[in-house]
Amino acid sequence: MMAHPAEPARYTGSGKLRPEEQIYREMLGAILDRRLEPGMKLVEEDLAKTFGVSRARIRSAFLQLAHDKLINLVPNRGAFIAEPGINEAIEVFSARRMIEDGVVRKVTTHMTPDRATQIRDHLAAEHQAQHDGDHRARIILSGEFHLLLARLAGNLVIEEFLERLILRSSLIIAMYESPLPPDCSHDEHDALLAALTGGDPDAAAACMARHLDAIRDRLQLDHRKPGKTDFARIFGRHPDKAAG
Amino acid sequence: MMAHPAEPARYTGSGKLRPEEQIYREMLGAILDRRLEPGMKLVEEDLAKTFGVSRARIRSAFLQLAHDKLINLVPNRGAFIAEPGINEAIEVFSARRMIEDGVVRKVTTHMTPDRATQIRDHLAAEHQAQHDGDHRARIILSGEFHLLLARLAGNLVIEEFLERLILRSSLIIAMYESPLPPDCSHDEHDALLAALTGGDPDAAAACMARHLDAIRDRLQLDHRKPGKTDFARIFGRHPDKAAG
DNA sequence: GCACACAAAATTGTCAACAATCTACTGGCA
DNA sequence: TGCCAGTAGATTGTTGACAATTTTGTGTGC
Repeated sequence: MMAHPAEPARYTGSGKLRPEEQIYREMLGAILDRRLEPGMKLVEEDLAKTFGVSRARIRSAFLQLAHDKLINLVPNRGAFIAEPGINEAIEVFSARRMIEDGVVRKVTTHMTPDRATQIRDHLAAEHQAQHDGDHRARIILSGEFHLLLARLAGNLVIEEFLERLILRSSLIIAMYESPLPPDCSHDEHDALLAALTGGDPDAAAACMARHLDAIRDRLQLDHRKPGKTDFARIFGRHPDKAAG
Repeated sequence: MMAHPAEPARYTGSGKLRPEEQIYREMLGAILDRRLEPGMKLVEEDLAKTFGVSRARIRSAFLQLAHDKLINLVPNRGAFIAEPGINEAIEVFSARRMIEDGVVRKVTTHMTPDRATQIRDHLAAEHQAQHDGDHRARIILSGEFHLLLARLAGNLVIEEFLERLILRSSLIIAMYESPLPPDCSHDEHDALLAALTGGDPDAAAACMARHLDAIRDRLQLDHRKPGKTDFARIFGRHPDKAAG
């Protein structure tokens, strides 16, 4: 009769627990890798056959992805990979600035040797990926750096929100990144570590603000990468304002 | 062949568009009014019969509520009204401090006469509710005040997140509010208006921080209101550490 | 009397068929 | 030819029945 909330059993392991979680992750990876391109339609039955599951499972995964704003669910029309516009991109990074400002302040004022080590270990992994030329790992680790800080801030609410925001950022970056990314993110992360352990919250917050602005400014928000199905851009025409 | 994202058709009107949205709102209201008490189990079929819809609809509403952290979805066990603990309460208000700090700064620096009027109009409604002794309207309007500020900050990402956070806050307040709430929230909102139009972002941010801390401190986090089904508290015993 | 195993009931999870909707195509008409 | 209505196909939305699981109830042995 008493409610036992218990934990929602969210095994994040790569194992085969919860098929729909597995599907969610596969699709997530495909979207962030641009194997599924922005605007592309996702047909339920095709995916169901591909993954060997029922349509209901696909639908459930859609709900999660839509919740993360990685796909658009249009009633009676279906699911489409999200196409965040310039405005949305700016708002996402603006939101991150607001939130991560508070995060770095908290982390800075509550820094401990153990936490500093955690950050340093993570940076080492980032450098390794950079050295190996592993582009995908670099992007993932780069996002997880920010997530680590949120975790260190000790606020689960913020952590969960930032996790979603980072996914959205990843899609935006995938859409708008410049062809030859200098991607000095790891350098900026180094600078952040210095600021975080420096003990000055204002300085750390400023450093994070600069970092996020830098990521945003490295984007080419007026030149989104054309996808294979993006005929409008491929042929240099816009379907709306088309003219001989 | 091209995707038309379109809008997700979120009619917020009280009409009968989208039955599951209607059900979501009904349950939401019941939870925040404590007609559905924290810890209470929600049986799908009972609700389905009550609302005259299929179980699937109820299930869909559950998903939204779980997403807002207003209910817990436990696999194979069912749905339970959330029981945010002390820790969670603190984290929610801490998160709001971080976010609304940025919000009020942005609103302050971009204040216009029109926006000030919008805020003033809202405060008038709050005072009216206070005068009428309409407790429910006061709580709702009090939350919407913060949401208005988020909207004025012009960031949809933040706005949506804060909306959910305010719902969570409402549940927490319903659980832990002191029996005789002085609830001078509207006075504090008056002070906020002054700070927001004062042009000093730091002052406005400090004012908001004080306000949120005050809300939190008015809670009796060590004395949650017992529900009808909360036997542990009713009988002054804890099921875990039970002893003759 | 208590603990355990077993059975019955209640509840949630899943799926596959059917209905509703949208898209693409065909053919007729001006 | 170009436009529009009507139709066939493809896709999404919904439901009800069935399977799996948990909870409750019962009885037996110690």
